[in-house]
Amino acid sequence: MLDKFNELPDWISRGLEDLFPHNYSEDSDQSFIKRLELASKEKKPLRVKLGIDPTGTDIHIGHSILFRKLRAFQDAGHTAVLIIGDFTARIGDPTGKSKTRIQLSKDEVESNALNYLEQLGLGKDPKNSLLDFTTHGRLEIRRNSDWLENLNLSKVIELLSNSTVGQMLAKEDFSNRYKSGTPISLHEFLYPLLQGYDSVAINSDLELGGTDQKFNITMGRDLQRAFGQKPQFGMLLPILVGLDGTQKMSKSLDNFVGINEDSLSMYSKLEKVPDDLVYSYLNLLTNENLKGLSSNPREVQKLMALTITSNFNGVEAARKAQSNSEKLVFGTQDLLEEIPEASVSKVNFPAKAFYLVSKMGLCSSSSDARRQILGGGVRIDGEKIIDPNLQFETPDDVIGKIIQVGKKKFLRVSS
RNA sequence: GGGUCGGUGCCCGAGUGGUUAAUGGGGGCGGACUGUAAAUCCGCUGGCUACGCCUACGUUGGUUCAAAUCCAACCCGGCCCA
Repeated sequence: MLDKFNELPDWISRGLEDLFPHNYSEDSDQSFIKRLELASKEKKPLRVKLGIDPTGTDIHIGHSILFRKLRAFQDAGHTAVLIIGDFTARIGDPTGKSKTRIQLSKDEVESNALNYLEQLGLGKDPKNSLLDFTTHGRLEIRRNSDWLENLNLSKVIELLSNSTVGQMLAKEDFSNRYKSGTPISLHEFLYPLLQGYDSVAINSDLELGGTDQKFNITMGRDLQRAFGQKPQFGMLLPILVGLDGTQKMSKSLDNFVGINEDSLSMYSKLEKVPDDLVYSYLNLLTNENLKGLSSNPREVQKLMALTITSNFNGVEAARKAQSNSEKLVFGTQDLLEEIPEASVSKVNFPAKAFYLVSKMGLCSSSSDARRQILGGGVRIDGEKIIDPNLQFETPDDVIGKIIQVGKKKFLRVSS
């Protein structure tokens, strides 16, 4: 991608957006390649920090860019230090936020954290998971409440003295909010300092983060220096653009692909990302060779969707998803190899069509179902239905049939 | 703490006593088209097994036959002052 990372091995430089400091000197504090050499000479693996704030419950493929890189370091013999920001999650990272984040309770944070770890591969074979949880010495999981919970005020003041209001306001997110008059709570200023202090607490050699993390990672360097440690390197990876093609992928914008989505839903989302995203998805989320790709954009798009889907769900499931997706689009869903089934047990009969469709979970409300039917978006066994009040007297009238809303949502009714 | 302006449906934003789930835009969803898409065109966009019934314009009360629109208190935010 960028020539300036040429001297780095491909597993490091692929998809890399920035690495700092990045000099060509012989100094292992300035040149990452020298630092790597030193590590292997001393047989002392690097401590590679990646922090996650357990705020949501689902990891999406945008996050996976960072984990893939972290995994690459694990596979090269280094130690991944995964920091669960169970304390900082309760403050909320102001990065990229246009408003103050809602603070979470301790219990919410804890259950989110567990959920994250499972999605990352806790208890799974490393071959099929994002991170290697099993190989000895390759993973350390730390919770930052361990050292942040009991920070006393004098320590906090010491931390605060490392930064200035000017620095904080220079940070893009804060300055935007400040200029536009959106409130900034004082505690949000603490976030970058606490994240930086994490680096001190775990003695980090390298921190991974999205490009929006430059400020926070730099803060870690400053603090490590202040506490007499070797400052860490910072490695920035791009923020994945979401399915809408413009904004960053995020759950709240609903433009994401979750890593534990079923293969069909993952594939069908990916196969229709805007054309100009396809290359970056391939670059950041797969190991495909980017040279010699087909000149047909649709073919490349399918390759991308197939490859990513198989990364998370296995090759076979991905193939099946691809063929199913094609059948769906051409309206031949009755040829599908697998159709999700859903029980009518929650439905009370006699049932009108709109009620049935809503109760089966295909629409968000019965009013919505009514609208979808009126709008011509609902089919039963391939037949378009037009009357929302069409009545089914008994479960037997619908069991075994395929109900479809739009092109993507469908299921077979079971008892 | 004082002054002042403001809080409307997913978001932005009209409306300022009286058919009305509340103009318009964005987004989203559905339909047509297509390389699945994108662009374009059309429809929909509070809830409820519904030709009716609920709940909605920061919160709570009040004035009215009638309020998102008037009044009061409270909560939250911007700006200015301290």
